[in-house]
Amino acid sequence: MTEEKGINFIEEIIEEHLKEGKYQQIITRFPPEPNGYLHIGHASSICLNFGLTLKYGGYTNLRFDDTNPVTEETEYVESIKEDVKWLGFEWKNELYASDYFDTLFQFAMRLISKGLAYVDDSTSEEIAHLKGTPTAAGKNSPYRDRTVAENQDLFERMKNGEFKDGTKTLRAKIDMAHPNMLMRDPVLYRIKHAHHHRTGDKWCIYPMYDFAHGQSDSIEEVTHSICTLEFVPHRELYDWLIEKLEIYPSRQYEFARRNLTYTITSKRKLLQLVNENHVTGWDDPRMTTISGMRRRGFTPESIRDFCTRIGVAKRENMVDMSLLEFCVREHLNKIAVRRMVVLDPLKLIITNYPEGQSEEVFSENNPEAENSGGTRSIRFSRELWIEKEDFMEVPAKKWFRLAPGAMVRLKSAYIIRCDECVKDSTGNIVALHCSYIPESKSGHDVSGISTKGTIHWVSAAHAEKAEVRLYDRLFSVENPVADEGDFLSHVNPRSLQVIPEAYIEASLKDAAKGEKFQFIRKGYFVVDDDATAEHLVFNRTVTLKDTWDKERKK
RNA sequence: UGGCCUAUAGUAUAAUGGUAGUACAACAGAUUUUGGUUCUGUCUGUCUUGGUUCGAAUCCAGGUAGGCCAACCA
Repeated sequence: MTEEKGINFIEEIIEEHLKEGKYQQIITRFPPEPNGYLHIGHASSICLNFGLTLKYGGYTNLRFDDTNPVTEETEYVESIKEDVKWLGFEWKNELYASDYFDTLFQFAMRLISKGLAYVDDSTSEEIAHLKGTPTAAGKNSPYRDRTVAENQDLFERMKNGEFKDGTKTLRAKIDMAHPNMLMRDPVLYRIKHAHHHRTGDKWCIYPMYDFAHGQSDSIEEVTHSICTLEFVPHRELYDWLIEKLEIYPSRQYEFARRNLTYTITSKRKLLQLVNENHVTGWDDPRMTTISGMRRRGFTPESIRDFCTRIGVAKRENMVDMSLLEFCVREHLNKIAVRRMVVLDPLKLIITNYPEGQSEEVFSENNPEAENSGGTRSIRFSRELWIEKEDFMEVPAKKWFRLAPGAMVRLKSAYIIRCDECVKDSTGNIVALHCSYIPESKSGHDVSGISTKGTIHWVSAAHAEKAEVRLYDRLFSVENPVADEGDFLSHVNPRSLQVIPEAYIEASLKDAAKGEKFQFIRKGYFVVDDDATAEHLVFNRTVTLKDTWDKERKK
């Protein structure tokens, strides 16, 4: 057996760097902008950045890229910290680009004194116009040749708040004919008389991404600054600024962002879903935000496993949602205890079982766990609830659940035979009359009968009730943003089905928020945050694989 | 009439000049007191054309296809 190395291209680069002694330790950072909640795409980046320093030695900083005060809020900072922690990672330092505003201002002054930056009085429209297009060179701004002294004075006065928003910018002086648009005298600083979530009203000029991100990396001596592919063109500017500033040479590496079928990973669009009430909030269980997935019942282990499995590369991709679901099921199968819950009830009366009598049966908590996770006691009696869908008056091919004359095992209890289905005046089936085989009790079965089907049930007299929320994918098409049309038109109208009163077995009564279960034959469920002592609420995390469903559709 | 990035089964990802492999999905079967789990098997792939080489998914060139770049967003 040869152990597959299977390292990705970034690990390859790092191993090379380590081998040649370029770095003693690896320093990465996870740099979210606090203007929204983290989603599955960020999870990928978090696992990559933190995973790398865990694997190769070193550390990872959590750095908020908070250079745009108008969109950023403390609420987002808090949620981001919670989500990273929940995913299972620890950052070395909690940092903010805004911590560096003084240094960044000095950096800008350094560039000005080197004649490599200038204050421009052009409007944004004029700047855009003079920028040219990807296929046509730009033209120099009329303010491009101001003297160093003049630029220093003007920039100082920008900082002092002497000018209105949008009236002046600081620009790098590079090359207006550069084939890379980002090198055509990029804006470094803009005026915004806005309140910042951390620096308050201290500043009225704020650095742009390109003059903050790489510099922050450098200040922190980040060795490998990992970002997504759309920043590839920025790398030239990233390197130019570091070189001209003569500061620590952090290096940027880009990988392709992960796309997942049936979801969107655009903060703007996620915000729209929230603001327009298509979902109940950022943590709506249908959202593929980290907080949404947490509330849905996904585990950090399963998300990390997913991120490992999808890997890291540089090509456009669309990862199958079924892989995420597989990872979730695989973990939950191991840890979730089994319980019986009837979602769509049909009364089943065992006519040969004495009225008013009940007895105790035992059921394993988790067949996957050691010693089956122990057993629990369940009350069995004459009247039960079963799922409507477990009975067919006219059985389909290969049907081995209940049908007139058919026998099934009641999970952990007795084998029963269906004798009669009772209908109301309009022909709806309202109950099933069955008889049980007394010597077939689970664990003491001497009946000699074997059944193909086993169904779950809850004793009517002993059942508790709970609200159950069945979630399905939020979008009904694989790629909701594929066409130019409104992605909202692809929202799945049946992404949430609420069952106000499902019958749950009594042992579920004390389930705590966040506790995870497998409802036998129905799927994995978690107690929702909305639950109270009086009113239990379960979210369906994911269904079980259903090979009968496939058979049925044939 | 620009620059940059990318191209391996349906999807994602390995193979780093030497037997194209893994996972998910799909399909078939075995086991099963969950039509779950587990196990076994099957199916499908190097974008294209040249070149270098004993040998190319890998290196080179052309083509094709997809993506990114013209916010005082990140």
